[in-house]
Amino acid sequence: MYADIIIDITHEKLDRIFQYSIPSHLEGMLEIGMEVVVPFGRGNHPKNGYIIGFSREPSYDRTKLKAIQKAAPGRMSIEARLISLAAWIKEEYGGTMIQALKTVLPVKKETRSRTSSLEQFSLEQKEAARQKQEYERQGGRPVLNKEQQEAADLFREEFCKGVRDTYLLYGVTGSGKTEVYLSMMETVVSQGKQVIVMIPEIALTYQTALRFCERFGDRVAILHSRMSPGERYHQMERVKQGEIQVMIGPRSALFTPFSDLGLIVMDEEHEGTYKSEQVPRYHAREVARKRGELEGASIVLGSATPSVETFFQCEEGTIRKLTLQNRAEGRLPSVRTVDMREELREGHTGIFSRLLLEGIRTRLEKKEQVMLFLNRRGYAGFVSCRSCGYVAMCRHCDVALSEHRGKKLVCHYCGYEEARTNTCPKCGSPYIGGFKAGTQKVEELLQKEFPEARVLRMDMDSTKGKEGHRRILETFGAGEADILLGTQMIVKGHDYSGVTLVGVLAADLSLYADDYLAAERTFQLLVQAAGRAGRGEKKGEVIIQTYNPEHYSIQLAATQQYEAFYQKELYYREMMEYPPISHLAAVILSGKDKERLQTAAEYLKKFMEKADRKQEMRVIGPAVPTVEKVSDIYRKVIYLKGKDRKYMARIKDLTEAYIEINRGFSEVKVQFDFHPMNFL
DNA sequence: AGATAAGAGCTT
DNA sequence: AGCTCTTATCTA
Repeated sequence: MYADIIIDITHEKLDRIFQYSIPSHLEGMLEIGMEVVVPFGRGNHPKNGYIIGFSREPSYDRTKLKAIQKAAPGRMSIEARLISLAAWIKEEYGGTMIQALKTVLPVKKETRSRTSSLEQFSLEQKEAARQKQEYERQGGRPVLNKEQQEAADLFREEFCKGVRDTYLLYGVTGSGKTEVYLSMMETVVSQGKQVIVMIPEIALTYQTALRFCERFGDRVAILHSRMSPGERYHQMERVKQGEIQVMIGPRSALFTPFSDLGLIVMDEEHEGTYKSEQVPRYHAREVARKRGELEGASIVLGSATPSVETFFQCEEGTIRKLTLQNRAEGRLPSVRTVDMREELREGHTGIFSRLLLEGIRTRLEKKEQVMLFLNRRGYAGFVSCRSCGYVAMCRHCDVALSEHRGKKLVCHYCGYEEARTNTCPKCGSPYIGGFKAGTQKVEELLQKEFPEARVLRMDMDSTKGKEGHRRILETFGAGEADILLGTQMIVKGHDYSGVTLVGVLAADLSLYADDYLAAERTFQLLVQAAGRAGRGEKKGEVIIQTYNPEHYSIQLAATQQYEAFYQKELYYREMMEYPPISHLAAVILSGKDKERLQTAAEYLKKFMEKADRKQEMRVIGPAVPTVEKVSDIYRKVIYLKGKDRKYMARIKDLTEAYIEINRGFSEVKVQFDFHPMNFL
């Protein structure tokens, strides 16, 4: 017997199988997915590698074969079924096989230091068991409403018939999606199969995670982001022993080595955290569907504001839509938008509109709570006119231009430039410039307006500590503060029945993030923010301040019309050849020498244009990314647009082959990213 | 020539 | 990645 091995070195030239013989002392002890130590290279240096297959006959000169030394100690092996998934990831997203294998590996290595986390762990287990008892004492599962029951029944019927499919659980904020997940999970678990539940960020959704423990007790495991490698290892051991039936966690939970996976739930499927920013740049939603296909599991995606991508697939018929139209508790809030240009025209230059100030004042008097949301996402130095709302846009890409050293305006998509003007080209007003206001500044202004109010600020700075998030949210939840002020992090799925007013200070900021997802994110952010109001008995109110009240993403978020937004947005994507109608790939070049990088980028562009024989693609750029330099490494980006993803993948392969034989690229790294989400 | 530095090639 | 073998460059 001979073993096919992938060596643990990330290098294109080594990205292939190396065959080794199996010495007699290891015969019968090796399995696919194991990590082993092998002699490698001229110096026969010991290197680690993963066994991905066995063959009876060697496919390489028998006399030159070397023997495996030993199994790598303390390492967890990769499940055989996850190796095929890794191969698919490599093909689909690029990178080397070893990178794909490591992505799919749930834990790196065993470490000793797990005593403290073990204590913590058994505490959590006891807590979970206690909660389950409490839950059963209260009479077990709550009654689902008609809509919830219909969705859960449909899933159960099909699942029991052996049908496996991808579903979208599309339900307005507060419609009780979690209860439906729980019911679906019971269907799967009662058949002895296992479930993976993916959530965007564990720190922010701890409350939700506990509800799963409450229902499934000690058969649930949670993957924390702040979990020690030792504890991770232990969790995965328990999975392999069959003690765990439900795994909850972020992106990495997708690779839990279950033996009979029945269902993958992806909560808040539109969230950007599901896209990996490291090579391989995979999207967990796509990988989940592949794993489901390979292992016979169903997929349930859930959201109140589904990604355009997912909704498009519903329309195409490749994803089944299950709809929850009504709130389980409370009513949808009333939403009003305030035109901040009007405020300015009437002499009010502050960042709080009169309507919002009035709203806050009455809530303070009535001892009700307020959430203020400052949209800072994707802020990339766009220039706007405070008087008429004009925003400098690129004439080729329909994205906002970014200010560069106060002198010129540049497009991060195509590299287009124009001079910055000191007056608005549309109305002549001198009130044109970048919009800058941080949460600290807003807090100051807020305290000045309402000295008696107890304000809590939540942003990157104020949540530095380990328990930062939870502490702030608990303080607010306990009613020990009147106003919670924060960035996008306060928007995500928290239920505070005391909140009756939600204010969005500047809805526009994310609108002018310079990428094609700007409108989609703005819409999602506003709808989710609005969903925070009126969770209790009292009706909620939402005030959205904007310099661009005409924009469809703001208008349709205010009226909570997802489907109308989707239609408009799809039309825009079609016009501009963006996903999901077209495919978009970013070719990211990086290197230390700026000049060489530029030359390489231009060469690469020419090559790809030539490689595109059928003229089916558009090659755009090279452009400078928003973040041009990271630790002295410069970056450039070229965009590819095309209708046929397979064809584009072929171009990718050709380009990679070209780079490998061309020495001009020895100091330049090239990565491909299909459907980039957070990088420009 | 001979020493030394930079480059190319290979790994089972 | 890390090693070795090849080729270019330098030196009085």
